[in-house]
Amino acid sequence: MKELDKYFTPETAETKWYDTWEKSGAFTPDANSPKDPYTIMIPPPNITGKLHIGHALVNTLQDVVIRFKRMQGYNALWLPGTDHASIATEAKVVESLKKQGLSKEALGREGFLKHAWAWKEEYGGFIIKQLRKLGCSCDWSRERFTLDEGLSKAVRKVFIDLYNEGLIYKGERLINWCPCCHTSISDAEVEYSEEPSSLWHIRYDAPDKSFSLTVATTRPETMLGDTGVAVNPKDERYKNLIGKTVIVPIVNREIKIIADPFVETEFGTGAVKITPAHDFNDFNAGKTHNLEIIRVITEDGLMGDVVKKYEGMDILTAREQIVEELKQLGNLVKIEPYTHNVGKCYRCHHTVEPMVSKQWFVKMESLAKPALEVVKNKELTIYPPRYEKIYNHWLENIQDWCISRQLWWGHRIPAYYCEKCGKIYVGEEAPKHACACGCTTWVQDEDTLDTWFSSALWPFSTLGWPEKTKDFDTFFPTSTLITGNDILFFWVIRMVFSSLKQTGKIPFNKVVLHGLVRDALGRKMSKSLNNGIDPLEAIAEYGADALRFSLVQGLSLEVDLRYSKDRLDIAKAFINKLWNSAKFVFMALEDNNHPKKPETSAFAPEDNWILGKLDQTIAGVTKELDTFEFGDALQKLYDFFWNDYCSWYIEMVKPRLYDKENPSREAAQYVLAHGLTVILKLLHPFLPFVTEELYQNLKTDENELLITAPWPEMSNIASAQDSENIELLQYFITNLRNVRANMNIEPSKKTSLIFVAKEAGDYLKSAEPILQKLAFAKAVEIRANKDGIPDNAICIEHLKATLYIPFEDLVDIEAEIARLQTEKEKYITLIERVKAKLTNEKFVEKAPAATVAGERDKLKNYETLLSSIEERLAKLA
RNA sequence: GGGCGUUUAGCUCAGCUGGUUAGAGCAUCUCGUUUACACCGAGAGGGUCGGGAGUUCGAAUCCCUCAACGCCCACCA
Repeated sequence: MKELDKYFTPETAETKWYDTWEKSGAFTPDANSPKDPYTIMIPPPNITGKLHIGHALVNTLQDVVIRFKRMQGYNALWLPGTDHASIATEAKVVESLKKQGLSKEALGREGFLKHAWAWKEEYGGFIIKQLRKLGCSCDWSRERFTLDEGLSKAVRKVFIDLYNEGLIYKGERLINWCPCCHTSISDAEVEYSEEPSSLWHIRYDAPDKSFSLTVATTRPETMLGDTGVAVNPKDERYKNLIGKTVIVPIVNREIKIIADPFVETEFGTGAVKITPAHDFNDFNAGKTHNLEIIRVITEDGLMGDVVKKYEGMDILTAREQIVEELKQLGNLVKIEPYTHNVGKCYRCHHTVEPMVSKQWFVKMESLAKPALEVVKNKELTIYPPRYEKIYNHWLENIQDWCISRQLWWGHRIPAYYCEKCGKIYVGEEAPKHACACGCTTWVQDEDTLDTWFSSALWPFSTLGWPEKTKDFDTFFPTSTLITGNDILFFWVIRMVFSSLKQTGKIPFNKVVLHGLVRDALGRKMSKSLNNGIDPLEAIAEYGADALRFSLVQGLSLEVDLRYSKDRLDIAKAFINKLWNSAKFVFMALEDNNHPKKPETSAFAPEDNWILGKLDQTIAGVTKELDTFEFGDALQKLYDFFWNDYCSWYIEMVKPRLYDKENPSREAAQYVLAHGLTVILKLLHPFLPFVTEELYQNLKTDENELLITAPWPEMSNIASAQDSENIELLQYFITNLRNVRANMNIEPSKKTSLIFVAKEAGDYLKSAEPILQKLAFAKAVEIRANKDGIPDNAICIEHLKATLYIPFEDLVDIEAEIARLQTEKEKYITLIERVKAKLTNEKFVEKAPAATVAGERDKLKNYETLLSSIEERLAKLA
């Protein structure tokens, strides 16, 4: 067995093992394998992205699960890939063109797309390379990109089928327009933020000035497009005005006063100006009341040509000038400060303009129902479960989905228009036939589809659907989707209804949603705050294992993760501890590389004890991982490894190891090696590199890799008697150390230990070598009673035994009295508490009998210990 | 406006269906170069479990209410 270096060096292990794993085929499952499949589809990162800490988290979690399942013997597939990210990529490409003095318009569609593909080739693989550094065991042979031919074909098929079924339609509706990205976006892509603004009160006069009416608005500039004023039909103030007309100042348009119940009488003046072209409520009201739609804002987010002098002006300037003009006209009644919610584009954060526009939509109602059903009937499970409510609420209130984008980078809509009459044809390619009007020229729709339209098909389009493929048969539906809770609406829900519609099946059995990674103060990590942690720097400095550990330790899916660099230090310390414990084990095995499992009778109590703890750990970690309690799984491993295995077991077993003649030495070697093997296996999903590196020194089969080694099974060797004895031993050792530390007794001062014990005596005597090592013992003596023990011995009480430590002249009597006094008070308090319960008749009457009996036992035990302490005190005094 | 979540030691979090002397890691302090590890070991201090009220023999745990923080949805112009 080779001797390990002083420290683990991540860099060399990382490249070595990643290459070995990949070459071994461990990442690449065979679709023909008889093993049960376990499939995870990566949430495809954008090609524009660089790996950030959030990616590091979500991909670590996926890797933990896929490695766990692979070791459990599943035919594990983690399919990787990237998303073309239409808006983000197009913006990046436009930006890079600008630097070269080029523009989208000048290049034209084809020229632009050439540049975009070139950009993708150059930068699109960044994240994928970075995932390898993290240790992600993805099947790179199945890597996909949302604009691949196969996936694009799936997109076209879905579009065409939904269109033919009437579930996709084109219509003029009010949509969210981002003037910066220069495209429509869906409702889900708008984020609202509160901003201080004003509420302007503007007076609209009757044509003959016989009356007037004041409206309140947050958007005075849209008045140029007003085609009505609405009041609540029940509003007494305005009842007699309904049906009459007023004049819009500046444009001098005569508009009708209409009654609509959506108007809140309490808000503002109770009268609302109606701009159907630029407001969702107004659009609806305009429809009901047949109002004209006048667009006043252009696609560039500037004022249109309704009023010449404002044409081309940006909105805020126009707002100021229009307010000024109203003031001069005498129509401005007042300005109130007001906070209102402004919609922003989730990509570029530019203010979104509601705008009437002709776009393609997916009809949601019939698609939403089955998606609600599968969660309700538990076919699809969401972790943590509280997200079910959010999922349901969103689907129950869903609006039609605007899917067309005025972009070039993406899946072009497979719709064609007759050049002459505009008739729509939807199909794989332009029709060969003439239009009914006789024209033979068909022009394809200029727009592309929402990126999320293609990602919605990701779980099946990546497996070759709509073709009938072996991969699809084997790996679909997928097992678990792990992603951030921020894309529940964008992506998760859309995959569910798309999959149900297209394949008739759920896309995955389980969805695991995690929170956001925040900084130590709970703030979002952002460029402007410069509080981000670059995962690649973390890997360079601490290693991929440490980064992974730091992300999973203490992780709870319920809340956002507060992340700071100390997590990396803790991770590093843990890995170092693991490394060193292995170093110790290898040394201990030097002359016996692969100790055989001994007869059960050869195991010492501490062996059985640690094997029992090991079983609990195997069961616990497996259970936690199966329910995606990643933080708890790692915590259980941490505690077992550091406390039970290192601090207790290794220390207890040292005397046996150092004594080459000891008949139970081989048993100790076996348990040590077996324990470490199991620890490495359980830790492997979290810390793949260091565990693989160490496992290579322990494995018995030369060709075996930890990545594909079987998940550990319980040994069921534990015995209750041994566990009790070890716990008793630990009790005395801990208390003894405590006493000595408080009395400042040097470690070199060894003492005799005298136990007055009945049944436990045999065991305590047999533990003499351990007590010498861990309890500063010269010798251990067992007596049947306390006769002859010096009065000034220190005494540690336990119900099963009492430990006396004759310190001779070392003992500080005062200190010992003080200690016993504290002990005495502790037991007095405990006794009072228990007595209070037991003298409460209602407690005795109503509490379960076992609880009452338990309290009675406690009382008896406390009293025994107390009287013994009192006796000692009396002697010392 | 509606909904959800969080609030336990200085910090990060465990404490599941009510009965434990309320736990862990980090940080702090004391002691220690014991042949795996000072990225270590041993030990200590530190919490009336956000406030209030309630149910119960018994509440960190259940109900109500309030507060702070965070998130989501709605959009009253």
